[in-house]
Amino acid sequence: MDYRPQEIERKWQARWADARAFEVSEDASRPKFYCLEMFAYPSGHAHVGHVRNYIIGDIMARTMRMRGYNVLHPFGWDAFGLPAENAALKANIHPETWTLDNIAHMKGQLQRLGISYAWEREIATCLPEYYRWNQWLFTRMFRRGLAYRRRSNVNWCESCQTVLANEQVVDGGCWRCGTIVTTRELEQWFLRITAYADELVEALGRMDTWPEKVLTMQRNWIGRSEGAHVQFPIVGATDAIEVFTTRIDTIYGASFVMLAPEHPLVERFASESPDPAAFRAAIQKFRSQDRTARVTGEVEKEGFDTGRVAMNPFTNTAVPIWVANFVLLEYGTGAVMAVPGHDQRDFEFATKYGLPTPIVIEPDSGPAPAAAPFDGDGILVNSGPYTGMFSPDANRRMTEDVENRGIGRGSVQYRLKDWGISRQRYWGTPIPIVHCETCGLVPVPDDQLPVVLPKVVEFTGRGDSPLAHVPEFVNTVCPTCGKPARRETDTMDTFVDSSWYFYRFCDAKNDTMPFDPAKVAYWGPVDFYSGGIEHAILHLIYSRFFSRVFRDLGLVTIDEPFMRLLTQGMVLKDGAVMSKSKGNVVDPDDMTAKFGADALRMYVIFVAPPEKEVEWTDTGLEGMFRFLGRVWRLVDHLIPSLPTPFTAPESGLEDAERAVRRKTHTTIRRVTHDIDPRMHLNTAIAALMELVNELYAFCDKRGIRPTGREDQPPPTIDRAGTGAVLREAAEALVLMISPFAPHLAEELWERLRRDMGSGHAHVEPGIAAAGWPAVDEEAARAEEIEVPVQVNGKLRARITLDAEASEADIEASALAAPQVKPHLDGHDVVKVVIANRRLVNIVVRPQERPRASGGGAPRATE
RNA sequence: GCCGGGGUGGCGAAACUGGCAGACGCACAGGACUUAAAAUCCUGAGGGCCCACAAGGCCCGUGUGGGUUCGAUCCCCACCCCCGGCACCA
Repeated sequence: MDYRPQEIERKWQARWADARAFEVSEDASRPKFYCLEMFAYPSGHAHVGHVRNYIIGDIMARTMRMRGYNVLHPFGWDAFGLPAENAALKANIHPETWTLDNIAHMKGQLQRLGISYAWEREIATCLPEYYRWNQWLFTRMFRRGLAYRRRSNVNWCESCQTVLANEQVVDGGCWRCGTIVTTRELEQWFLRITAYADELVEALGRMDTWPEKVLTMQRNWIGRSEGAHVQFPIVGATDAIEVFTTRIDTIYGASFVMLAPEHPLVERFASESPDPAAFRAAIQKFRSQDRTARVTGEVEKEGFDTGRVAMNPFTNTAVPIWVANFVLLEYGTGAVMAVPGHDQRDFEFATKYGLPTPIVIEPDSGPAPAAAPFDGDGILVNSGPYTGMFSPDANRRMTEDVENRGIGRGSVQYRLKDWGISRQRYWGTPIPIVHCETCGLVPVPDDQLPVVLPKVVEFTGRGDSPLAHVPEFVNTVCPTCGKPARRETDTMDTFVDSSWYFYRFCDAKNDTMPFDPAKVAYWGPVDFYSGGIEHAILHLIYSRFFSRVFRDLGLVTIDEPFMRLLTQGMVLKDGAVMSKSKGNVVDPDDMTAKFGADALRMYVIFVAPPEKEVEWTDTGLEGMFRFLGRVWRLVDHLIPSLPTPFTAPESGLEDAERAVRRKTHTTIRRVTHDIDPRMHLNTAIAALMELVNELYAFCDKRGIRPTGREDQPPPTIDRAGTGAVLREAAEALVLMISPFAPHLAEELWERLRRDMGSGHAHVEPGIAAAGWPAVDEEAARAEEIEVPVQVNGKLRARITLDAEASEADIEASALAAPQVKPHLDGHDVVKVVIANRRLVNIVVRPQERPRASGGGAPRATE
């Protein structure tokens, strides 16, 4: 019959479902492989950009299953979040209904693509069975001081009416809607990720199976910098200003000190000043400047002289104390020693206000031009006893000296801030805290978890939490003292949900713990994780943090949750990322209806390496459909003519037949290696195409025409050897293509095996049990080698030799090749390089005048 | 500015450890089959030049310029451009 993907795909999807083919349990007798794609936000419809990721993961999962691994390949839904609430607001649908409907639709889409998920482990984070464990974990973090509440300036998105974590602010805008982020001061819950900052950045150095790009992004985000805290005593007071600097070697050039406008000393200086009102008015200007603008440097550098002075502890001279709008309270100590001679910002500031600019570092090349500050490492000048030292050495020595003098210490600062998780929204995990007037903040005890979201809520779109307007939810009693108390009404950032779901998959139905540590010990860590680069910081740093929290709670024994990470490239249409608003989405169901899921799967993989972006083209998909038709016709049409079963003939194969075997086995080697470890899925498909092309060419030469037409008889194969090598090739092809095109492969496999006689009438569960084909090294070995011959690096000939030819044979043939000779005339052969028997390069130079040449050419091989 | 990744035919790409640049596919062109078309199968193709044609041959070619090497898409130096991250972070 013709290749009719829709029929085949329906058939096999039903069969896999009936057989529960992809369910797994722990099995100590087999190596495990945990294959995971980032779970999905149930936005409604998956487009081909989304599903490319699932296809990549499925190819890995199916391959590893065939290679004998016990493969965990689960899927679930990141089901809390704002769009559900917006839908409720707009269309008057309850967020839960909206979410569960979307999940049902998207699950169908994935099943129609034949993704081999262990659906019995499916999770949805919006269900109490899941989010109660967020709450369970939160109470433990609270008791350990890893979850805390404080009043702080937070990022606020006016459009989403909620707080954003620092990680969720992209280019000053909301990561979701792009609205410019403003600041608000609110009581907020934070998770103390900074407690793990050092560990999180340090481990990056060992994560060589992660893309360099992601490691860099995380390093930049954590922003570790080493330096020192140094105290500058305040003149006329008993205390000191503590500054943080990474360049203590420049301290002899510190000609003034700058404070953040919010620094506590500023208010004190104001009250101690002759005209406090004027002082405060001047400072107020800086404080009222938009914070985001201040942080991104969009506002002009400005300062205010407090009139006070401090002592530079190295020069022992008095330096003025200024307030500067670009100094940030949150970073370091909120106070900076200004070194205008060796820092661009300080230089601009000093120039503007006429402050002195001493030079204390010179580049190796001598004094630098004064037009711009020299901010590199160099030799110290005008620096007392440190004069003549090199910057890094001076840094070390001066840090030791401030420690010995008791006026400072070496210190490490991070850009990373604690993670604000409070959200004033309904559709999220309620924070399990009770506010009691007597007992303070009381975590909800385990036996009262989960704190369930009330179903009936009014959605106003206002900035306060909808939960605050549900008295039945808010009013409770204190778990400790029993007096009336109020529940916390903030919900958690949904990134909490996604920070540990990969552990939940190991034991998805557990109702006494987040997971059984023994099960996570078996499955963990995730061996292969793939998802979008947009999560390089957010999700992937939070998960690394949570994993360490679980470790410190004694629930897991590993630090890093994800071994190998693949950041898959997005699918573009008309040069833009697919999105509903742009109207350029391609629905996988539409493509499947036309060309089948298998063609879609193979096309999105073949078009580029997995980590690269791809541009969607309809013609490319059609091309892949043609290829699958070619595979179908070749195998299906040959089946009746193939001997059963295949036995490798001891002898009697003709050259062309041996060549087919060689191609079959070199292809197995290539495809195997391309999938894992190389992860070059596109070239694996290319190798399969080459095999198919060669099989067609072989058949063509033998007069075997696999037309696939039912009105024509199957071809006659008159040589046993021909039939045997074709069967072997067909079986290997079908097995190797099965991770990519599983439906087609299962169908062809069943047909190949149905005619195998008794005992093979109906093989279950098909391909998975067949295993991955093995390379027969003997069959793969080349009988002849073709060696390119270069003269002075230019290709001049190809010579064909017996595979066993010695290097001497190769050299002799190369020198004798007719296309090479003309290039040797009038030249002396300087040497002959034979590179690993794969290439010859004859190095020649023009002959010196007459000089009779004696003896052979010198020869060098390597 | 700092950090990371890239730049290869008309297009998507390949080249694994420094060894035949352009595998595989898309688009295109030609042929076979067909009354015809579609489908299918086969063939061709980096650019330029020599040659009546073909066979064959020569030169150029992986962003630019240099270097190392018998040999460089790959390593080194400088530069240009694109993408991504961080950035008044002291």
